Amino acid sequence: MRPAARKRKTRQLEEVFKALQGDDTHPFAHEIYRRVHKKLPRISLATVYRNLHSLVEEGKIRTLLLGEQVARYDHETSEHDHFVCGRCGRVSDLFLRQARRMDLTPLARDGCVVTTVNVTVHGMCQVCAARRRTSKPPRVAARKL
Amino acid sequence: MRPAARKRKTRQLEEVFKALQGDDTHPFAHEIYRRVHKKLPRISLATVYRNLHSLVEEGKIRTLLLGEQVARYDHETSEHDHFVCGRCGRVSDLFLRQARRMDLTPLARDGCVVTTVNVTVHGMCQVCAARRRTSKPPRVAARKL
DNA sequence: TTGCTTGCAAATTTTTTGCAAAAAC
DNA sequence: GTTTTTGCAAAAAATTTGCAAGCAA
Repeated sequence: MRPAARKRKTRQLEEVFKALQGDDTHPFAHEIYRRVHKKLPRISLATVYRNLHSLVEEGKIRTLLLGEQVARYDHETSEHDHFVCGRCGRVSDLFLRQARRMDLTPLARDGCVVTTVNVTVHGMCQVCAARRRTSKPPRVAARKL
Repeated sequence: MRPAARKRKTRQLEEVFKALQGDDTHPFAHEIYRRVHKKLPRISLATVYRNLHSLVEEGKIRTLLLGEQVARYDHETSEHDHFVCGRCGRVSDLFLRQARRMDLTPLARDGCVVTTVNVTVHGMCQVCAARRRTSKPPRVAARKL
């Protein structure tokens, strides 16, 4: 279960939030910790993580789903997209023709070289949407050992 | 540096590849290990990882960039997209109007509930594209402590 | 026979958790 | 004063690496 909603505001929460304002480098948690640590030398990394989660839950910041580090594998190598069910973790292939036709000339004009375009749709799958009222979601794509 | 290209074919490589064929569940490395382990009880998880990387490098399978677990954070909460430079790791915001207009009615018709659409463009940024011939890429968004 | 690949174990990296002490309301 | 949040240290979870031994060519 996820932690209960935050009820009190603290110096730590405030500094974590401020550390992200006016920043467009999309930092990792540790970089945020490094910044906040300058103001609050006693803060711990765990607190930074907890506060980042709180802020995400409140919609004040967002998490980037860029897929570094923890991977899933796909035998289908053709260009295609994915639908991820946030409830059961199931991932299914998607073929969105439009995604392949996206106009990327602005990027090219800036001098960027584009390799691939990745479209991921997040939501709830048929099965989970139907079972919405059930207490426990079926964790299909479990990662725990 | 990434490992040199594979030069020999082994039973382990073959089984890792076969474990993914005809599968549409997009498994994690550990699930692939579990499957191969039934055929080759002495195989190690490290070998599975090494072979998955080889297969990706040869283009026989692909890695899904779904962004579970290792996160970056963004203070910009409006719907927008991202460009990731695979060379220096820099991430920049992108506003692709078309992405927001993608037709997702087929999904809705299947009973799926869509929460968000995530578009990530991978490639090489201006700076890195210009420095292409330089030996060492500038690791801007480093994650190491 | 040569040197690539494996298995094992230990190390890394990122994130989470239990718990007593500190802070918020 | 009560309950939430913190700091710390340890645990988890996913992946990588060093190295001697095994196997492919």
